[in-house]
Amino acid sequence: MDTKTLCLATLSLGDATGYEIKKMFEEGSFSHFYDAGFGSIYPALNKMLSEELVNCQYVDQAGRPDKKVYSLTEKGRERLIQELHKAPAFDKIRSECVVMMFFAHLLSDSQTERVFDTYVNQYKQGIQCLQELDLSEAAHGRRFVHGLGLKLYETIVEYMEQHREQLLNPLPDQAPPGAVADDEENLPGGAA
Amino acid sequence: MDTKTLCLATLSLGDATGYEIKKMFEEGSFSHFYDAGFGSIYPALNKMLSEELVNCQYVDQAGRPDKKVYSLTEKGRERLIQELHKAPAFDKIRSECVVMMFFAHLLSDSQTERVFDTYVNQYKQGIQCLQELDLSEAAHGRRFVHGLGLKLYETIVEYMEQHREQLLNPLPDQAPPGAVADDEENLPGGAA
DNA sequence: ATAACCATGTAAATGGTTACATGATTAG
DNA sequence: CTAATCATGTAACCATTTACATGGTTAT
Repeated sequence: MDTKTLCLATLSLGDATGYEIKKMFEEGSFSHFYDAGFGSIYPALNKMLSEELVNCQYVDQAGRPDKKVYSLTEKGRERLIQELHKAPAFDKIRSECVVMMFFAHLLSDSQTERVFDTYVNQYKQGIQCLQELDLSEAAHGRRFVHGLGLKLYETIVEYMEQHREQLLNPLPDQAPPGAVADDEENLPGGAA
Repeated sequence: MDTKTLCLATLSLGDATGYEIKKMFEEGSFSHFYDAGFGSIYPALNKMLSEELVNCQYVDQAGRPDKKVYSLTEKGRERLIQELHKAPAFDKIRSECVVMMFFAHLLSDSQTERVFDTYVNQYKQGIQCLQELDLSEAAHGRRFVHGLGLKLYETIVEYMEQHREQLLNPLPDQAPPGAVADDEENLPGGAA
C-alpha cells in the first residue's frame, strides 16, 4: 500500500492539508499501523491532483504559505475502494528496539536500559494518544481498530514492566559469557 | 537498521547461508520483528565479505549450486556491537489489514471477511512458529523477546475472535451510510 | 507431471528518507 | 533569544522489492 492510497484513505475521513495528514500518522488514529513523512505525502498529493483523484482549495494565510486543503473526488473515492479490495499483504514490522533487546547479551547495561525505556515510553505515549481521540462519530471499523491498538499497546507496556528484571538483571545462568563491559556503570552484585 | 546489520546479528547466533538467514526471518526467532528478502540479503552478504565483516566457506553439493556458509569475523562482531549501541528508532509498522479493517464501512462483506481471516491466520501461524522454537540454549534477551512476541500474537488472535461480530456484523447504528454493496452475498438481517 | 524446496544471484523499477530551501508566528 | 509550530516543496540518496535467470531434487 503506497502513500497515495494512505492519503486517499485519510481524506475520506474529511478534507485536510498535507500537514494535517502527517499529523494523523503521528498522533491520530493511524499512528499505530502506518506512517509517512512529508517527503512522500506532498509528492503523492500532487500526483493525485494531476490524476484528478483529489481536488485542492487554496486558503490564503497572512505570512504563512497558502494552505492547500485537499478533498476526495468521486474518482478518488472509487480508487480508494478499489485499493481497499486488493489482497492484503502480511504485516511488516521493523523494530530496532526488539532486535537490540534480543541481543541484550551483547549490550552494555546502560544501552539495555536505554532501549528498554525507549520502547516502553513509545507505547506509553501511544496509549495516551489513542485515549485522547474522540471516537463518538467513528465508524465501526475505526472503533474496532482503535480497540485493537489500545489493547496491543497496553499488552506491550504490561509485559515490559512485568519482565523488566529478566532483561536488565538476568540471573547468571541466563546470561552466557561474552557480555560487553559497560563504559559508565558497573553494578557489583546484580539482582541481590 | 539495514539488512547488513540484521545479517550480522543472525550470524552471531551461528554460521549460516543466505538461504538460511532468510528462513530465520520467515519462520525463526526474527519473524515477528523484522524481515528481508533474497534481493537484499545476498547483496548485503557480498558487500560484507569485501569489507571483511564475514568469512565464507564454500560447500560443494552435488547438483545444487555451491552452498556458501558465512561466519562472523572479529571485525564483524565489533561492527555488530557498535550498531546495536546506536540510538534505537521507533517501531515502524505497516499493516494493510488494519488499514482495511479501519475502513470496513467501505468494504464488501466478502472482503471484510477475507481481511479478517488473513489477519487472524497470520498470527495463528506466528504463534505456532514461535512455539516450535527450541529456546533451551537461548540467551536471556532472546527469551524475553520470544515471550513478548508470543504474548502479542496471542493478544491479537484473542481480540480478533472476541470482537469478530463488531467488525463483520456491526449493529446498524454502528455502520453509517455509504457502505459498499457486496457482489457475492447479502445478509438481510445482520445481527438480530 | 507439477509443485515445492534447495540455492544463488543480478538488474531494473519503485518508493521512501533525508537534507535542503523558505519564512512568519507564537510560546517559553 | 530560542525553539517549536505552521506550511509547502524539491532533489539526491538510499534501500527494498520484483522480475528475471539457472537448475537439480523430492514430494504429491
